[in-house]
Amino acid sequence: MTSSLHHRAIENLGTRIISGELPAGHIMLAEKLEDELKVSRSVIREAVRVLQSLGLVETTKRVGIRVLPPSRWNPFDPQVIRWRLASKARGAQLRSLAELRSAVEPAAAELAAQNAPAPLRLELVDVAHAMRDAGHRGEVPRFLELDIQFHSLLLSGSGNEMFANLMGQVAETLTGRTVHGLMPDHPHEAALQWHVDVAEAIARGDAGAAREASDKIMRRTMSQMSDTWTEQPRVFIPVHR
Amino acid sequence: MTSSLHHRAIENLGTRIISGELPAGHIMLAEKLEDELKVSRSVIREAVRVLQSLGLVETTKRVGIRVLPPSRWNPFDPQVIRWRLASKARGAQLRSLAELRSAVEPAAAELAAQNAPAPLRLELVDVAHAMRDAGHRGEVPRFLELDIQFHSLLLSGSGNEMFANLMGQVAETLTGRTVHGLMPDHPHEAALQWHVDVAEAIARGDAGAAREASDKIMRRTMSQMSDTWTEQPRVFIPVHR
DNA sequence: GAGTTTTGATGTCTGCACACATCGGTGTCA
DNA sequence: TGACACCGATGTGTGCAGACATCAAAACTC
Repeated sequence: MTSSLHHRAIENLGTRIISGELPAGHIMLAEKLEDELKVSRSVIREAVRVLQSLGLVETTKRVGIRVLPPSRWNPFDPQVIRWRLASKARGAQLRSLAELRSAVEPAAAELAAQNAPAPLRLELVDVAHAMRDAGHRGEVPRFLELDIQFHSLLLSGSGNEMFANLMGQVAETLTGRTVHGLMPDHPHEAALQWHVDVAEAIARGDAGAAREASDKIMRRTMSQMSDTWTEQPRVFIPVHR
Repeated sequence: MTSSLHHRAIENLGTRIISGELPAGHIMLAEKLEDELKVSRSVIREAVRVLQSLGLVETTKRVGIRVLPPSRWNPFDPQVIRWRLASKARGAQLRSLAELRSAVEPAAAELAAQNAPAPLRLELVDVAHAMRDAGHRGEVPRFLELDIQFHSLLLSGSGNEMFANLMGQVAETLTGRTVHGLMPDHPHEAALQWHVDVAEAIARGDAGAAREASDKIMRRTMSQMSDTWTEQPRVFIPVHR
């Protein structure tokens, strides 16, 4: 039911708010939205409720539906992330995700070395080896697939559901990286070995080594991507008091 | 507007789903919910839409409203976190948050040292010094307040909106820690100094030192709390989707 | 077993009554 | 005359009730 009227209304408004077409402070009236989107009140109302729970709008009696500033948006919501990735803020969103990833993955590796179930450890080693092979052969699509699987397994193996939940966003950054031609046909040899190091350290339960190898991967990834988004402005969310 | 019928319905159902009272696979009918909560269909429908966007339920024609398993919940949503903190899974939720925090804060410190605006750096130093004073004097409530402010400023100063968004959850873990008597009257002397070290490193733009000092704080916090949740079962979210 | 019909739940639409924040007019007082 | 508090009018979201549309599971037919 991904194209119900209600869903399309959410998509329409969410996209327009996050793109900046509907700026913070802009006020919409439910009735106007009805004829603009050619749907009934109930559809609009349900859509507005969802956008409200995402922090994109707030409703006030006698005023209308007010668009909220980006600082109020829930930056972890998958829909918000998707809309930002489709907007001019795509670069900033990718940077945020990459920073989050580079903070989380070494911690996930450490936890996975302590907690991951045995079958997952074995699969991780297999995937790391397959990655190295695919990398040597220059099989780019196959490598991307394995790369996503590797990092998904790693996050899943941490046993932290918040880390695991980042799988989807990580996949997005990895595919985004290859789509934008930031990946050479033959991945860096050392990086391939670091993936194997992470997997083997987890397999033998060496948390320190797992973290260290993962950290190397992340630092290399960050330095590789950093020059593509240096011009992105940073937003500092005020600390409420 | 926090006690609209629609909001209360969300709260009621969200709490019951996350507490496990309404288990995964349980099927609810909109009509039944109307009688049960004594509200009209539109209220139920709007509430269900929001719960749907949080991944708590899905609707299927001819079947009803199905409760989804925890692996489908959005673990980063503030409401979901709040409901989990109020459930039997409180311990597991606190551990997840602490792990996330200990991964993110050192990275945030590193970024803050590179990007934070000057006034924020100064404020951070002030707060760190005030924290040390309050700690020495054994002013527990004052210390907690400053502690929350310190870590909020740190996350905000990173210039990463996802990091900044964790301020609220961090405050929750810190207050939870003191409420549960896990904080001594006089905080560890070294920990107090590490906070000052983080602030001063950020103030002078020394990213490496900022990360290192922050990492020390996080490692000590984790080792301090780890024995309180060793019995919490870990959940491994399958990578397939 | 494959194809068809029935059924029952959500999806969508509409008209109405109500709650309540804002605005503007009115009256009071200095 | 001007400043201020009050209060009612107005407009908008909120909640309700009922109808019909849609569509997929389930029952039925062959």
